[in-house]
Amino acid sequence: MGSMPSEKPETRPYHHGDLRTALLASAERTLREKGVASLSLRELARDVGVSHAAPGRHFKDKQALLNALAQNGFERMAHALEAADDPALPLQPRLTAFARAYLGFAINNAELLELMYARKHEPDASEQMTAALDRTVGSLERVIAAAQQRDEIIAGDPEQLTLTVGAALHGLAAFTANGTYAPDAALDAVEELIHQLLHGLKPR
Amino acid sequence: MGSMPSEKPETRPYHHGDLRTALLASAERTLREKGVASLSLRELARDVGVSHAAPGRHFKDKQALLNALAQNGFERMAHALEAADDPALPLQPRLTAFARAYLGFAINNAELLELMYARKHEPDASEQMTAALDRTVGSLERVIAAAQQRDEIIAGDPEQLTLTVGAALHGLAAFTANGTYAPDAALDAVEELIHQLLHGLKPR
DNA sequence: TCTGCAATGTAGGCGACGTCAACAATGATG
DNA sequence: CATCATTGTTGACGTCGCCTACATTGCAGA
Repeated sequence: MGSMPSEKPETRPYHHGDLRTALLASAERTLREKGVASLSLRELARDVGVSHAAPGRHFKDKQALLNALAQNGFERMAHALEAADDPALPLQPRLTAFARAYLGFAINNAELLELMYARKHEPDASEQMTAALDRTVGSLERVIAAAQQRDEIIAGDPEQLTLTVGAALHGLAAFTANGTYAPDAALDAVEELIHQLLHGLKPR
Repeated sequence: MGSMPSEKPETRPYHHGDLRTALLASAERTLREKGVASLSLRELARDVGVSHAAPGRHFKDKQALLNALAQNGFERMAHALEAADDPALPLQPRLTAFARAYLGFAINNAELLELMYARKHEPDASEQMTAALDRTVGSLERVIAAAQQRDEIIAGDPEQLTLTVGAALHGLAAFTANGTYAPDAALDAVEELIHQLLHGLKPR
């Protein structure tokens, strides 16, 4: 970096530069620390150092900002799940790793997850949102389908199988995110849960 | 309509009579119809026909009213689950009936369910709340324990088994409540889900 | 290079909200 | 019948989301 002429950090330029990104970052921080209930556009503007109406230039209304947060969350989650999936593994460890990744995301982003699954965007659904969602369930469906081809899992509608596994995972994540279950306890329970899903609860 | 002596619907007595109950009833109606986001104490007061500060006499703040709604919801849910459980049935139909009852409640009370599981009451947790919650998971745990005694289910920590089944049920309910899954589709999938839970996903 | 326009930020105001304090009506208890 | 806790009313305060009018800036075409 050469010699920046006249670097006065206090004298903000009239234009922020990347206000939209700054708002999203600050919003996610507040979301994590104080919850969605105490997240106001005006306070956000204060935190970032702009006027109370500035956010309106980048987000039509508050819901639009929340949608952007959710969207962002879905993308990060999809990425985390894909990164955690190792197609070389046999079914059980592969599923366990997948489950741990999902649960880990849920634990580290409890408030965000709530936002992601809030059915607020019925009107337009923002297509990008559902696309990102499909991408995550697609990840799981791929694991299931691969296992079916290897005869590691019973035949049948892959969608129904995905639903069963997905519901169990999401349920555990929800219990953890809402405080019913402690994070460590949930992580401890994952392996056993997967085992029970695969082998069933009835005696053989 | 007969001759009610001096029925002036406009002349309300100064005291409402049972404002607390009326507020809760109106609140639940609004909750169901317009969602928790558009539920304000002032509008509630207007609907019931009292001044904007009157609700404050019965609920310390808005959260207290929401807690009361959630509490009420838990009690109704616990009752519904207990009513739907027939201990005489063998495991599979018994679990299926239980699952249908839970799913039915979730479908008919989607917004309320969200309130019930919102981790907002961390401070005091209102003990009654957790008591009602314990009652519902107790219902399921009883089904599991009974099945174990009849050798219809594998041995092992009943709590872990309850977690697996409970997570699957709650996950499905959550998918339905937040619009990911259509109610009818979910109800159709219940039987198969229970079957897969009991028999496992691995080929035998 | 200059100019004009779209993008971006500011200032102020509107109505609604939750909450509080001060006051008024009521009805139960002695 | 008097007293007083309960319950409802009124008015106010600060915050919020959102809107409009205006200010500043950067960029594109002359």
